[in-house]
Amino acid sequence: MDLSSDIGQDGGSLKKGPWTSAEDSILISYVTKHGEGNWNSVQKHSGLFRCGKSCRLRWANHLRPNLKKGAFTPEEERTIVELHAKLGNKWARMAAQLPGRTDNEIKNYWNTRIKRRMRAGLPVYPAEKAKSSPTQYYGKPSDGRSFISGEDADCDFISSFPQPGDHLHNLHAINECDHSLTRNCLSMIPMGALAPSTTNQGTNQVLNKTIGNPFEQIEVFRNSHHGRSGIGNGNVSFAQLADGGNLNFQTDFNSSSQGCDRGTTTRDVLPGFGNEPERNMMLYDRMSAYGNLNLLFKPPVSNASLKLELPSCQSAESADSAGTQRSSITNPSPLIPSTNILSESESYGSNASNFLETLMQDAHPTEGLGQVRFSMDIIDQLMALTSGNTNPEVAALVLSPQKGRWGENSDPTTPLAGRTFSDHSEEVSPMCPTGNLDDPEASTMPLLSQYLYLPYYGYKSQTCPAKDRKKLRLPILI
DNA sequence: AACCACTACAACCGCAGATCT
DNA sequence: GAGATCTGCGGTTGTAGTGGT
Repeated sequence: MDLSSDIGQDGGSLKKGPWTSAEDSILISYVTKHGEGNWNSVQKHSGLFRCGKSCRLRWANHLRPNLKKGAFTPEEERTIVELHAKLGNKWARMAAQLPGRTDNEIKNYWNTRIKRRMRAGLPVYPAEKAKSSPTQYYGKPSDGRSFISGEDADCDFISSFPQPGDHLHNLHAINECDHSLTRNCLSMIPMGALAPSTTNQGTNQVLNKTIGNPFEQIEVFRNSHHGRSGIGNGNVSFAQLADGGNLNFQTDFNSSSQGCDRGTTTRDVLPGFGNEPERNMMLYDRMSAYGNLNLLFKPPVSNASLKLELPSCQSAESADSAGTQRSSITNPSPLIPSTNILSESESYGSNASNFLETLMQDAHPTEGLGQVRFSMDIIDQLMALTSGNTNPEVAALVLSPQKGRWGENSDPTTPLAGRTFSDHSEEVSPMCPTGNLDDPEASTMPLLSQYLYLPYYGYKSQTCPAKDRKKLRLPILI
């Protein structure tokens, strides 16, 4: 105990550290007499040498009536898991649904639980949560926003990734509340990109055979003040701005799904990934670190969503005659030396797993950023490239499939124009047909079912009229 | 008994939104 | 309307307790 922090011994400054029973008694007495609130006056009038914040915290977490002490019951644990899946790290909101429990308690429980499960190589969410049928996510959401129910909104959506033999999987999750989903999904992108692909024709080749179109695009929508309008109507896209070049990332769903223990599907496809604590740890770390995006990004109020379209069935265009995926990795950024952009063969070679890391490190040579920062930082750079967004807001990440190679058979500036809809034109989801996430009505409008919309954290919001937003698009190869 | 690693929990800090003056 | 203050939230840190060696 730091004696200097004891009451009165440090010249009248406020005490820190553990509370004594005497202090508790004073605080209880004061609150009983004056009620909660006006915490700063507690210190002034009660004789406590504690700041108002400390008093409030002590009262809220330990002294107030009806607090439930002791370990969480199994029922409470289940509730926490479900709430976390639904709300993300919204401890206060979770606490509101757990009578007698405090946000701090829940937060501590969750953090220790995650650590424990990580150490054990277990998924953060119970495995039984990840065995639902993907089809449960289809259909019109009851609230007009989300396809994923709270109960199922954790890793279940990941379990819905393409299954062997599936023709097309379309997921929709439009729910600004499902932040944990967002983080997980976002984490999946670089995780997958960073996943080892043992050979040029390794992982992805297998996936091509079993899952489908390996090509996807990521589209990043951000605010701008340059009078750009919505998707597909001539927005300046990242690819456009980068001298027509494209940045293609390689990823695979197998590794992505590992992070959430999607079950046996991809393990069956790719044996050997099934039970690797270290690998899972790495993935969890990344996922967890993605959670820190909370600090940097907040969910846009209305139109932020991430649109992720899963690969449809593989087309002949997605691989060459040798079965090797073709990609075009073109350096879009003057900040990223072209020489550091892996060549196509490199991207599928043993270095593929480090592609994004390399890219990111090159982009941030002095910051030593972890790969988990990739998304945002790269986006920031890309936005800088796209000329001068003073108040960018990441509104959405969009994954969408391409039958052909990005930039070859599609128009990178118009995601809808370049998209192959014909195969699934009958699969019309009730939401957002335009794909224009900036459209305030988009969330209530139908969209093509190839998309998976997920919420995304916008930049510390400098709100920008939808009409002024423009998009960035990062094609990603799956 | 001493040391260490780990866990669980309490408390603090910085930030941001709300409210007050 | 602007600045000050209050309040709440979420992330982080510090520490006591526990178990293993």
